Amino acid sequence: MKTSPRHIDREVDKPPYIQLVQILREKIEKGEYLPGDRLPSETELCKQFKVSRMTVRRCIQSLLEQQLISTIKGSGTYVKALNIRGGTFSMEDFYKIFEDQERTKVRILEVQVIRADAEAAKKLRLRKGDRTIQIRRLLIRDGDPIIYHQGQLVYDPVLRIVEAEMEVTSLLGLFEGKGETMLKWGELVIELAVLTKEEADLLNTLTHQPAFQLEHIFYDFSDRPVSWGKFICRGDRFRFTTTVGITNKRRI
Amino acid sequence: MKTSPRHIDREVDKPPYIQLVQILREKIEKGEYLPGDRLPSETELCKQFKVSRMTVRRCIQSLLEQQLISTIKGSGTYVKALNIRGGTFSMEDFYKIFEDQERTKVRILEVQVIRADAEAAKKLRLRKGDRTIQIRRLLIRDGDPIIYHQGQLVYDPVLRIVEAEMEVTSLLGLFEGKGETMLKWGELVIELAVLTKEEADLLNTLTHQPAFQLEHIFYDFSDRPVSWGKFICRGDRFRFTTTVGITNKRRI
DNA sequence: AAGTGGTCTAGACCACTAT
DNA sequence: TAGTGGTCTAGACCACTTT
Repeated sequence: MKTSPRHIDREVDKPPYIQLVQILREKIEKGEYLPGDRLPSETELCKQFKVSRMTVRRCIQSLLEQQLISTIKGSGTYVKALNIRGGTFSMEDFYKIFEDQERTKVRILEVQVIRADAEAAKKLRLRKGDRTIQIRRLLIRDGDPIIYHQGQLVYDPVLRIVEAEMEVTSLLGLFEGKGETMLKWGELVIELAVLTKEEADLLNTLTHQPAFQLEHIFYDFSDRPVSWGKFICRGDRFRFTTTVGITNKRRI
Repeated sequence: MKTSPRHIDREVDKPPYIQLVQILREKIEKGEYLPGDRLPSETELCKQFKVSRMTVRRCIQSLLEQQLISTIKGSGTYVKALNIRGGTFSMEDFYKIFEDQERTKVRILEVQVIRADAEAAKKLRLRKGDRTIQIRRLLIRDGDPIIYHQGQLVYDPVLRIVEAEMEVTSLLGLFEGKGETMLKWGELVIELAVLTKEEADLLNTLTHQPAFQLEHIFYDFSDRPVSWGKFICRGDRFRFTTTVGITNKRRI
């Protein structure tokens, strides 16, 4: 393991505060500072590395975001101990399936106007029997169906065209986050489910197999729900991973 | 809906940069700035709100962390569109089960020294047949067993005592992240599984029921694996939730 | 009382984007 | 070329913790 640099190099094309982050990170990774230890104070770091207070504070800010340290006002800056709670599972894992469009195809099974049942009415804040647009589709990966998606949109002459088009075409709009959208926010819930016969048939597997069920509701800028649905994902094709504590991988 | 304040109040006991965050946040929430829109430049904001550049930049930094905006050097600061990829599911949801110790009990089923099989040897980087300490326990919520945990620790005279004690006592050490720990980092994987007969019996439910399986490996400061195991969680008792886009809830 | 992190100011230079 | 965000400096005052 090579020794860490002990000073800031102002010739190199890398901001001093980032160099400082790397220096301190490395010391923490190597165990030079252990969990619970106090780091040098900000004024000390200023002197040691010959940088201004703001530069030190930006470095500290970065380490805070990486969950490597915590600060106590009036006391000091301390190295954090590992804790599982900090772990987060990203939708990124889920998104990877959609990433290369070569291998992933979307097959539309059905688009139709249907009346909201009790559940749909509640989720979309409609009255039972109100019209909705239902979309059912299948995501196929290398020829295997792995996700079944069923979505319902409020039937609103104004919203319909944009919304429906965005959702129908490729599903990618929801993941990209580029350009304009009329959706303001959404709620996602991951639960476990067992496949119904219909779902199992569509996904080319057996009834009662376990599956991830990702339910989603999206709201517009009036905070009205406009879209509700669920992704049913074959359990044997998905996993969520994360790392906690002091790793060489960057997080956040 | 009440109108947002249009200026910084220096009398009130709230830092100007936080006030500025709230002002801009509210404008974005209300749709005054829509996804894709450019916010006023930093110098404009300085003039408008009579604060220094650093104060404005700290506000911008906060909005960036909240994933509400993105910046393009030389161009401007823009409101982000909703995208699912930003969504993260926190272990916090999982942790809640452990939170109030009144309702949650840990029952140790077994602690014993066993020889590593092929899988354990691989995960813990031991040789097959090396000694490990196995711990099996049950988490009981309001009288119902809901999580079965099985863990294996490397049998190391130096590590043993601390490690075993920490893990055995309450499991809470892993979640708290307070004080010192000899664990540097860990990997967590959530997958789906169906209950084996043994697991189903322990969890007081039926074979072939679906379950969340949370596998974990923890490493010490020499990056050697010291602990490996899995939590088997009754699928009907767990869910992970998150929100994406522009919400009134704070994230990160 | 001394030291710590939290906040703020008023400047400055740079690389980049838009026109 | 003018405007933008990214970086940095050298000060300052505050509330808080530690001794």
